[in-house]
Amino acid sequence: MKTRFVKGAETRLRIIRVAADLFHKQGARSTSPDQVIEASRTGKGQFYHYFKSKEGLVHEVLHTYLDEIKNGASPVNYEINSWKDLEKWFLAHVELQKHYEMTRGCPFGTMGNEVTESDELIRQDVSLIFEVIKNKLAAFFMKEKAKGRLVKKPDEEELADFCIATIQGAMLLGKIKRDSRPVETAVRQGMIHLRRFAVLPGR
Amino acid sequence: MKTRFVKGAETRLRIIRVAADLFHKQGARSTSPDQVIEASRTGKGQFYHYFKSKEGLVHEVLHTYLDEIKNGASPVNYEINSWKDLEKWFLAHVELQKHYEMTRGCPFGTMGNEVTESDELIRQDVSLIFEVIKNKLAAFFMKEKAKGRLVKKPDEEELADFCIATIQGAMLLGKIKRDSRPVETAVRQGMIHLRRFAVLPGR
DNA sequence: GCATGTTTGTACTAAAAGGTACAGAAGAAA
DNA sequence: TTTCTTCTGTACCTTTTAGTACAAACATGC
Repeated sequence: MKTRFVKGAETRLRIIRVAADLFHKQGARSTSPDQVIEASRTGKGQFYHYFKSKEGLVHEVLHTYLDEIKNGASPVNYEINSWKDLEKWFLAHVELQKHYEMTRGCPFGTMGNEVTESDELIRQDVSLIFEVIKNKLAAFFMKEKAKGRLVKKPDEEELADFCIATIQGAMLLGKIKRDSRPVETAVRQGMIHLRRFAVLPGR
Repeated sequence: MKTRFVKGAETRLRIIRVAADLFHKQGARSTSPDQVIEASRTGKGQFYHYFKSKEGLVHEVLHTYLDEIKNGASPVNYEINSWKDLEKWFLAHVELQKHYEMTRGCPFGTMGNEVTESDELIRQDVSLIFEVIKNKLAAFFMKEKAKGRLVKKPDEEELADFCIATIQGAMLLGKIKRDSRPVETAVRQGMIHLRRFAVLPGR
């Protein structure tokens, strides 16, 4: 039956949402289970009933992010179909960061940056998120090429990696300087570079 | 006298070096004083004699990095006088990362990413490092402009921030994917973009 | 209503993090 | 040689972290 075990699923989701926010705010490493438990108004029993360990929770948070990206439930739109969409993709990151008054970086970048050699599973989770994002960006460049509106020279995956590196570096700089200007200028330069590969119509 | 209190200064420096390496490897947040003490073969007494707290040590590590950048003692050369130097600057980061088998990011970026709102002093330390690097890069663009070999349009600080964002994002991606290829492609695209602002001689 | 599985609350615990206290060795200054 | 400061080692301490144990409440199927 569909309505079975609904209460538990809600508690589980509540914990994941609260944890995701804390991880974004201060990193997974410096967030304790107790903090998540208090912020989500649950108890130890519930926490360890739904997640086998703190690492398990981190994994589930990342998996939830991945699902949201895949099914379009993310605050950022990854379905790029035009240069305008690509620009919006960049600017959505800047707006997200501004919303938190430049005190946070990218949720995925923040969590990816704190992985060590002993967090191989978590590293793979973050890596997969960036792989999916790269493919979504690369799909746009591919389509533009198919329409003869983009030069063939740089591989579409190369352009996609450039997009991701630019936004990640920009957001990191923005968080460190607590200033949106370096983010905006880096994004602007990134877009200028990308646009140059476009084949201008009637020219 | 110059040779006074030499032994202590050596111990202090040994702790800072070991700490810098551990912070680079696994982040400052997940490095405990005990780990630094053991790896530097010192004791609690020495640690808290030279540093008032763990935060104090983090501050000193960052200050040491800053000094190295300022007086050219860093493994990366920040004195850029040609496009070739700029390319070397980018590639030095890639080589550094490859040396650690793509398990680490940028030392400064790693530490900058883990700051939270309660680490304001540490945030300022990292911010200052990036500010100094930006100025060194901007100085090169400025000189090129003065010689009429660079278009005036983008502000030199804007170009410098673009350089830093590109290398930071690239290194983060490299660490997360444990792969040097995205780093190399992002750096290549970054250089292509920057070179376009150069005024070609006799053309 | 009873058996079964799910969900939640409370108490406890071992280890680690981050220090403090303080004694004593070692080096320079007088 | 004594005196002062610097340097080093050990023992101890409190709080936090990341859990475990286990009972009780609740829901569901029959």
